[in-house]
Order: sequence, then structure tokens, then C-alpha cells
Amino acid sequence: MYDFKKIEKKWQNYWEENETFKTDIWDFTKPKFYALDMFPYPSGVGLHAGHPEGYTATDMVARMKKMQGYNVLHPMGWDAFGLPAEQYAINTGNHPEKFTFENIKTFKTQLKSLGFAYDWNREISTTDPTYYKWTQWIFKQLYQDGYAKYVDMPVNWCEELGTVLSNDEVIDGKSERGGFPVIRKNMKQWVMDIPAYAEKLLNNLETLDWPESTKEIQRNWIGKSIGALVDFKVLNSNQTFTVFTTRCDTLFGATYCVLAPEHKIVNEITTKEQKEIVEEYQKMCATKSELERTELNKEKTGVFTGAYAINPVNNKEIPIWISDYVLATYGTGAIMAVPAHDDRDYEFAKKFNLPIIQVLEQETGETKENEILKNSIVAIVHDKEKDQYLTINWHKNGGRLFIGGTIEENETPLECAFREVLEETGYADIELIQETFKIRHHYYAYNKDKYFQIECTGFLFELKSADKQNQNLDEDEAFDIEWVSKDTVLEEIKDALHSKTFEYVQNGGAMTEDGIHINSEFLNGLNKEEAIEKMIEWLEAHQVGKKQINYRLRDWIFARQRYWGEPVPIVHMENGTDYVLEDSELPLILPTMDDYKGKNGKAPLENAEQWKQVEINGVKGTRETSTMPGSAGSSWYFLRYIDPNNDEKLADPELLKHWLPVDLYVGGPEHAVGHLLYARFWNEYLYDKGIVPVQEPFQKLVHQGMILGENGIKMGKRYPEYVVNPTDVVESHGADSLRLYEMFMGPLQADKPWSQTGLEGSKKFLDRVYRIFEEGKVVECTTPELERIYHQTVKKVTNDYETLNFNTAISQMMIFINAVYKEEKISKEYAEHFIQLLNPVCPHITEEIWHTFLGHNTTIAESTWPTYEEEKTKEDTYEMIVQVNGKVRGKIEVSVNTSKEEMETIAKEIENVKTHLEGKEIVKIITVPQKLVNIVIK
RNA sequence: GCUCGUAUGGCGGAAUUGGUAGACGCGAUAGACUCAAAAUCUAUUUUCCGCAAGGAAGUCUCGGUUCAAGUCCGAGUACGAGCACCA
Repeated sequence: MYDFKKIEKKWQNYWEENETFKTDIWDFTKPKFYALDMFPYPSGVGLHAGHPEGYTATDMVARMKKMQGYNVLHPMGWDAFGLPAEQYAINTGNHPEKFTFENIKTFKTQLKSLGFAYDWNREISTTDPTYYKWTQWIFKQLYQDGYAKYVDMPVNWCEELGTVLSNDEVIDGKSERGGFPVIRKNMKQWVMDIPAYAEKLLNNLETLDWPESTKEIQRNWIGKSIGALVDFKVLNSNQTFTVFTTRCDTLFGATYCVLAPEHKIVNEITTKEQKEIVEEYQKMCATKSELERTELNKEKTGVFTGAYAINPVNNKEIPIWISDYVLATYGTGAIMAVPAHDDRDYEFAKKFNLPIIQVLEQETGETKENEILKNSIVAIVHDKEKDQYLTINWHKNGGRLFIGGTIEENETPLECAFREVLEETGYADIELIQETFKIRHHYYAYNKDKYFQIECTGFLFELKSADKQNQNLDEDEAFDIEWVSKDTVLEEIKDALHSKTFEYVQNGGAMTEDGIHINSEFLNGLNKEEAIEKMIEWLEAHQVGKKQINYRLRDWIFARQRYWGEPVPIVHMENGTDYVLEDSELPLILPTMDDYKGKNGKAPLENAEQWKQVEINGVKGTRETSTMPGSAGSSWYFLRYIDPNNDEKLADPELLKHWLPVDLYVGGPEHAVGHLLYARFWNEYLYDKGIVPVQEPFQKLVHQGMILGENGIKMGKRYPEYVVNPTDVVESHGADSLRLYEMFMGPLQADKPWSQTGLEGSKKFLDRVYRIFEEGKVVECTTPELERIYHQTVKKVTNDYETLNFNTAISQMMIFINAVYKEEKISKEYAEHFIQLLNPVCPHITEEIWHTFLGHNTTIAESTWPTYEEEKTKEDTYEMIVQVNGKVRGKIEVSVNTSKEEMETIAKEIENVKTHLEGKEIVKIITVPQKLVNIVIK
């Protein structure tokens, strides 16, 4: 039996004493490999089961790469600043600094007990002044280049946490940490102009080997949309406003405009009569929290300003409303409303009875020459009680249809619909429910032998009484009147016009699909794409608008009114200017305070009187008292690992050039937009400054999945009995068993439930491996039976480690060990190489065997990775499959050299195949060499 | 609502990318060792019919392409994630 407790401690000490995993950073003679984990936030509760998963993955690749002759950089550090640390400190009555220090100590001990091959000489902490000196220095560059700005803007304010939050820290209108309500509020804030990099951040995604889902999330978050700006004049005023729209082709359908309640011209254009109600509405919106705003979005609200705008394309006067469904922070904070073709505008128009003008029309049927033009209707009558629809069945002469007809002279479409229903079915007592959008339809009338083009209006009626009058039919009208269910309608009404009309009736709402423009003067007859292009041309020619690209990505709010973060190296001077600290004044050290809690919504550093008050060149000033957000320090830490002790530069340029980019980056998917976007932004900025040599810092990114509790539910406070603590597992089963099990559970990227018996199975495998050596199964021998499987194992394990398919690599090693047990012996060479293959997953037991049983006196970590011979992985016979009509009817062992002809002959000789072929005609035979023969019979 | 992703035995999961579905592990059953238990070793284990040989069904559902579909195409369902009045 192997004593994992003794062994693991022993080799951890050995690696530490011998600095086995120290990186010689200046050794450029070997190819480099930079394996990086997302550094942890050292919480008070220590490691959880998910940490070892991602860390083991990078550790395995790092260890293999080292044995393959790479110079490997595999560092670890601490993302120790930020809200959670401070919040936890407050809740437990600790000082954040002391508390963080202790947590780091715990984390480090725990990580060491798992045997990770980190170079601890390169350990960094974002809270270390020698580190945050450079965070401040980068901020300074950004400030001087105009990307860090101090602006008055609406922000996410969390009263409970007493700070502003960035967009990615607000989830469903609540703070990510603590779940406290967040409101919008105007405040003077530090922000980063990340939208300036939106296009680069978007385009570079294409070049990255990242999960497609993560790239998609970033694309959505950046939210590029191509549209146009259109200027509107306000009637009887010299005011104008500009709207942003992606659908400028629908401008002829604009029947009103909406401004965000906060829009700056609202107060100036509002008429006397409307003033009171407008101000009341503005006040109501201002006090709504984000959550209330989203919860209330089911019902549209808004008020009329009394003012009118002039539609630049047709000079029509349209009313200007304000509503909170228009956001002040997106586009221009103003929209033109086209209720016919936008769901939100449609809903608003319906509620406030605003006009709806259709400017796009769908086309059905096939266009023919010499069509006769007509206007017509489709009338759908619904019987609410029976939930049935009135149809007429033309049988062979046109199938099932609703009631349709041609509009006569001096008749409105609605009058026509009433008349047709009465004439054809005799029902008179019906009530109009809905008029739908018009559809252009092309068809052939068999009874008239002519092609028609009709513009057709659809109607939905409700049957009020089943009383019938006499029908009034033409002679050639032979049909049955039938009431049918919705399912029958969907199944049997095949006519494109009628089924489309039914679709409109069912869905309600705006017509948002593409179509052909109508009621739009110079756009008539064009589709959406063509019309947008033409409209932009027109707007630009008339100088009332232009093409515009808009991003959803907002400024990154870069200040927190909290204590535990990097101080911002800015002084607000008495004379109104801002002074940025000289490089020689960095780092600006966070003052030690006894009371680090803010009061009355003020930042804690406001209370650091001595620290705050400064005098520069005879002018008095006060330091900025906000601190940087948690994601500041984590936006460049991967650079600092390369040169962690440099006090001249953030890192030596030569080293950066050699070591970047990160070759493998592993971390949770929860950082898809926060950290991973901010870090890309800073890196891209530093690239533009010539400081960093690569545009993208993380070439290959992988997200490890979540380790769920044994109940299949996320481990956490809700089911404490299912929480697995890795430290306990190290105690009970050993670090090697834990590492092996977590890698064997399933694909790295998938969420996987914990299984205690599964863990024990992994431990059993290690016992089984150890016993081979303990029981002296390693002997001087040749084992030809093992040769093929050995080479296959080296091949599969090497490839699978490379592609991070650790679960299948491990299963191959199990197959190998099973084979060894079957042979009951193994040569020293094979045993030695197997131990090397196992080493990246289970470094302790393999190091022990390497020394004790295999007699080495240097570390296995510096041994050379085994190689395989492709020829020897191949079998010389295989099991040929014989199918008859695609069903397996026989299997037979044949040589790999069997020719196609031989394969067919052998196949037909098999007893069971013969019985299936008996009395049948062979149509053809498909033969796949080294695989199968499929005989097709009739 | 929109955008992604996933779906395979009792369970975790394999399947060379269109060619034997269920590798490997867990669990279960039986046997060996043992006074006994644990540990260990050996065998069986998708379901159904059959003593067996063998046969039938089977990768969320329905349909299609193909000699051949877990894999490709079309429609749908369920679960998960992201976004959500983004004009």
C-alpha cells in the first residue's frame, strides 16, 4: 500500500527545496510555453472543488511541456483587491489588509498541498504596492491619452454597498455581490473609454482560439449595429434633435417620435399645457430602480410633450412623446417611432392610440406578366364559444380557404368584408376584432384563365350570433361552408395569402419581416436592404442625416467609493485643474486606516484627512478618494508574471517579446465579458503604445466546467451536505487521487456532478499501479503482447494531453494497466515510460516510484517525455464486419493486408451471412478496406 | 422574446468525424481467496425474446438524404447559458 500522506509531503518539500519548477526566464534557447490560470480571489473560505480542476489542467500541460523540452512559465498569484474582500472583512470584523494576507497564506498552503508545479518565485498580488505601482502607471498613460476620463454621467449606484458599479457587475438590476438593489444616478465618475476600442475588440475575436460561445457573448456585449442618424426639426421652434435608427427605410412610416425622459431638449420643447404632467413623469422615472424599470417593461408608459417634429422626408408633423422605453444612454436618446414595423412602437401606439402607417408589404404567390390589378379582402370569422373558424371548402377547385372577395367601387375594404361574409355564408351578426397589414398576392384564377395581382387586407371577426340569412351565390360557386378548428386551419389551408393572413391574425403586433416598400415615394418597390441604402443616400444628399455605427458597449466605470482598491493617482487642485502624479511619486500607497468604512455615501478615503490634503508647487489640492475597481489589477497581471520584480518598467520589453502571448489560459466562463474584455482592452491599448508586442494576450482560452454536488446541483450554501472541500479530499484520498478523479470525471469544459465512489475508483487505480511495482511485476522480460498497446498508449496520452482531453487519456492508461495485470509482468522500459505518462496527473506517486522502484536520483519532472513508433501502434489483424443491407451479420478476424476481393469472398463464406443471402439477389457490395463489407440484396 | 450550447445504459461518460453504438470508470450480480468481513483477483452487465445458435428494438421526438446516420439535412421538444425596451 502506498502512503499518500507521507509521499505527497515528501515530494512537495523536495520540489520546493530544489526549486524544481523555477523558470529560467532569460533562457531563450528552448521554445517557450506560457500556461496560465485565472488567478484566484483569495476568499475567506479557501479553495473549493472547482479550483483544482482548472489548475490541474494547466499543470498537466505545463508538466508535459517541460518534459518535452519547453521552457515553461507557469505562475500563480492573487487577485486580492476589490469589493468582495472588503465586504467579507466588514462582515467578519477584520481589516481587509490583514484578512487578505491571511487568506493568501491559506490559499498558498492549500495549492501547495495539491502539488502544482508553479514557480512561486514569480508570485504576485494585486494588493502589493510594487505591483499596483504599475496598475497606477497604466492608468496614468490612459489618462494622459484621454481614455481615462472624469465625467458626469448616469451610473449604477448601489446604496447598500455605497458605491457605483460597472455594467458587468449589475445582474438583473441587482449587484453581482450581495444582490442589493441598484439605481441609476448622475455622478461625476472616472470612466475608461473602452468604446473607442470596440471595433478592434470585435474584429480581433476572429483570430482567437476561444470557445465560440464566449466570443459570441463578447460580440453581443460590444453590440455593434449599423444604422443612420436622422435630424428632426421641432415645429415652431429652432430646436432640433437627432434620432438613431437601424431602419431608416421606414421613415415614411414614422408617426411620432419618442425622447428619453432625461433628454436635454425635453424641458425646452414641452408646451405649457403639458409641463406639469411631463415633469411628473420625469420625476417618476428618475426614482425607479433598474429592477423596477425592467419589471415594469411589460406595460409601456409615456406622456405627450405637446410639441411636434417635422419628418424630413415628407414634412409631416408628428407628435413628440417621452417614454422610458427609450434609453438615454443608447444611441442619441431619441427615436422615430414606426409602429407598423417595430414591436415596441406598435405596443406604444396601440396603448396611446397613435396612427399606424404600413410602409412594407409582404408578397405571396408568383409574379407573372400581364396581371390584372385588384384590391381584395380575406375575412376570418372566429366562433369564440366553439373555438372554430369559418372556412369554405372548394374541394377539388381550390381546397379550403377563408372568405375572400374583390373590393367593388365606392366600397371600403371593411364594407367589402361584411358583404362577402354575408353573401357567401349568410352570417350577418359579426364584430370586427382586428384589421391586419396588407399583403400583395399574385395568383391564377382557373375559372377566368387570368393572372391577378391583388393588394389584400385581412380582417378578423368574432361571430356574435349563429343566425343566418340567405346566401347570395353566383352559379359557378360550388362549395361547402365548414367550421373547423385551428389545427385544421393550419393543416388544410395551403393558399399562401390565406395562411399568411391567418398568421398575422394569430401573432398580432407589428410586421417586422422584410417586404416591399409601399407608401414611401422614392422607396416604393424596393426591399429593406435596397431601401436602407437609398434612404441613406437621400439623407446625406439633403444634409438631414448620415450613416452611423453604434455600439452597445458603454464606458467602463472605473471608480469605486470603497477602501480596498488601488488609489487613483490624481489630485483635484484648488484652481480646478487635475494633477496626475509623476512616475517618481508612484506608487501612491493606500493609507492604513482604522475605520475604512465610508459614511453617508462618501468614499472611505474621504476620512483620510492627512493623506487626502496635498500641496503641489504651492497649490493646494485633494486626492481623488475613489479607488479602482477589482478588474483593474487583473487586466494586466499576465504581463507582470514575466518580470515580477522589475521596478523600472512594468516588464522588460525583451522578455515580453519572447514570452507573449499566453499559450493556454484556463478559467471559468463567468469572466466572459468582465475580465476577459477589460484585459483585452488594456493589452490592445498597451500594444498601440508599443509596450506590449502582441495585440491579443490570450491565444487559446478554455473554460473549465463546474463541479456540481453529488445531487447534481451547484455546490453552495443551499445544500451544505453536498459541498466537497478539496483539502478534506487531500486528507482522505490524497492529492493525486483528487487530481486524477477530477480529470477523469468528464470533459474539462463540461459541468459534472461529484461522485464519492468515483473518487474511490481513482484511488483504486493508483493502488493498482503502485502494486505492480510493490509486487515485483517489473522484471527483465520482453512482453510482445504489450508492445502494441504500449505504443498506442504513448500516442493517445500525448495527443489527448495536448488537446486537453484528459478523461480519455486516463482511460487509455487504465487500459494499459489492465493489460499489464493480464500479462502479470512488464519490462522496466515500459514501466518507466508509463510512469512518465502518468506523472502530469499524479506527480507525487509517480515521483516516488521513479526514485524508489526505478532507481533514479533526479526528478521525473526533468526526464524526457516518451515517444512512440507509429508502425508499432498498428494491429496486423482486425475484426472485419460483414453487413447485409446495413445490418451486422458476421464478424471475422482477418489480416490488415486482405484485399477487397478477398474480403468479399471471405464475407460470403460466413455461415450466418450465407443464410441471409439465401434466395436473394445481390445488388451490390460495398467494401471499406480494413473496416467492413456491406452486401446489398433484394 | 432573441442569440448560443447540450441531449447516448441504472450513473459519469467513449465513439478515429458517415462505417461494429455503449471504450474506460462507477454501481450491480456471480465466483475465487478468507473461520468471517474488508481489501484483492476473475467473469457477466443496453433492453426484450431464446437453453443455445441467433433474432428484434435501441443514441430526445417526427421526417429526409445514404449501401450505411449518435454523426449530415429539415421541423419540433426539453434542459442549460448569455442578452433583454439597444431603436
